[in-house]
Amino acid sequence: MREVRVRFAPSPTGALHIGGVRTALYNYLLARKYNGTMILRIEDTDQTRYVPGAEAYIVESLAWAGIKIDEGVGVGGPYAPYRQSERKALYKTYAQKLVDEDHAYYAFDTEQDLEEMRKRTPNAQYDGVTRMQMKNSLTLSGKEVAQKLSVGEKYVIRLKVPGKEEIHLTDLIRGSVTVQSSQVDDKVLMKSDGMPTYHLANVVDDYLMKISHVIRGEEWLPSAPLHVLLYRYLGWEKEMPQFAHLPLLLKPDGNGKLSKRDADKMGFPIFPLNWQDPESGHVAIGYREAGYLPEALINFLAFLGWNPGTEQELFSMEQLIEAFTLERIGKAGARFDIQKAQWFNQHYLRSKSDDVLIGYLLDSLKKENIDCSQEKAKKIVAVMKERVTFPKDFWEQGKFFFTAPVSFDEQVVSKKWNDDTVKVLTAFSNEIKSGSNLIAETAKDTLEMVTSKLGIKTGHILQALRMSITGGASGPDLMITMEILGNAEVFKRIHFAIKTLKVKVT
RNA sequence: GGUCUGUUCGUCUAACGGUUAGGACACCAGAUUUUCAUUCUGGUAAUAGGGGUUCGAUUCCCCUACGGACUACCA
Repeated sequence: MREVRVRFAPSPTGALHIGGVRTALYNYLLARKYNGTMILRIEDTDQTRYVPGAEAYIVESLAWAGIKIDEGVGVGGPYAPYRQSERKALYKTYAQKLVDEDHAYYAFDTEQDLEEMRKRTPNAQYDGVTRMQMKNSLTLSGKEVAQKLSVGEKYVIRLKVPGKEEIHLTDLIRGSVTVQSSQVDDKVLMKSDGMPTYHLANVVDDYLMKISHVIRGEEWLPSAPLHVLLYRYLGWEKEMPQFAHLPLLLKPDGNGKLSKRDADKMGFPIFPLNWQDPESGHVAIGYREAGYLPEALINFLAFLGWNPGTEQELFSMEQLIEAFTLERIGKAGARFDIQKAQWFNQHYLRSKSDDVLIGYLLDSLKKENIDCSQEKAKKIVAVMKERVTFPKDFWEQGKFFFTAPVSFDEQVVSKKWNDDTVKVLTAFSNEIKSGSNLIAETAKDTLEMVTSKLGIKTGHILQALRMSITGGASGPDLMITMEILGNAEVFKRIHFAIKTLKVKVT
């Protein structure tokens, strides 16, 4: 097998889509598995769609996800530059070579010319039959062409696709694909602004950078035959990389590929990191900011379209590298199911050390300007650990550890708040008020002592007690919660509840 | 419309001619938990349809249906 050199080649037109992260991941896994090289190339040949900040965003996203770049933008390498806009002159020489060898030609058609051509021919495309009706170096005399060129008239260079030929290519995922050349149009190779199109730049760079495998989204499959032609005419067929066209990520419901709109609608991120649209200023939430751990996202993404063939589902990056093969990538598009991502997240979150978890809580508290001792944080994390999916849950589901409730769960109030509960809670609070430092066991003993004295079942008032302390109907172990809060606070909260709720009851 | 491509539980998928069609997420039920969650146990649930080939098709071939991608001087 030849040296594995793969590239991830996004264009900096905005935030990196989550599907792009998966494409990058598969490239990376292959590179690592075979001790190859992972290259990041920026395909910024469309100056009209260039978005400042997008490149930096891509670099940061990959770094966060744990996808390391060996060569390319940001790190450099032997085939620099890795930004296509900086390689502009290169493409021109290859386009010229194609023209010289009669595999490409100049075309001077205006937008209007093209429009008219499309209108008059059904299923129109610029190809072997229509090109003879157009303004190009195939229909114009050499003199005319030279004249136009010297005057500086705008032109593009188009590939001269043969009329009747079968183009074969072998895709590592889809097997052999055959296309009739008559179905391929004379694609523009060089645009009138002097920039190459994707097709030319991609092929030239993949060749020059000695790319061994082109792993990209399925949307490129239809143009792959064109690329094969380009390799052939440039004389690089022997060095042509192997292709692997990845199945697409589909909407969670309905049909079509996953889009930002679906994500917004269903309430999950579609970008790895927060992305602020430079025009609208609107910020789209990222996986990182939503609380997804990179290892969870990676594990989740890896399984969208690939599986190891065993029943193991939990994989670290190292394990993925070990297990990954292109052969085990599926053919069908994969529906995006955020619930599975959450499950992975919960798993990876729990496997973090207590210190890390405590750090999450402390981070949240810092943002809220709340002080908290290490010991208290440790206790809270211990009791909350089994209940969280995201780092922020420690704070969001445990706010009551820091602020007393101001309102109470209405269901519990209507169902469980009655004279008995008030009786028990009053007695209980008085009991602990004077007692020594509250710990979970004594809280429990005290509560049972009070209820048995009053002849009321503990179970009946427990939810009311929780509600008076936390405001909610469910939460972590109540006795431990009270221990963390301490006598005085518990007493205060119970009395506040009795005071405010009495009005509602009677 | 044309070209390419795909189709196994609701979802991600396993089974590369012979299995009671397996696993995971989700869902449901039971147990544990004085709540909720966790955890444990169990359960519901799929080969798109029709033809072939074969002793035997989820698996190979054809047709149909339904998806998807592409069809720009965008990538």
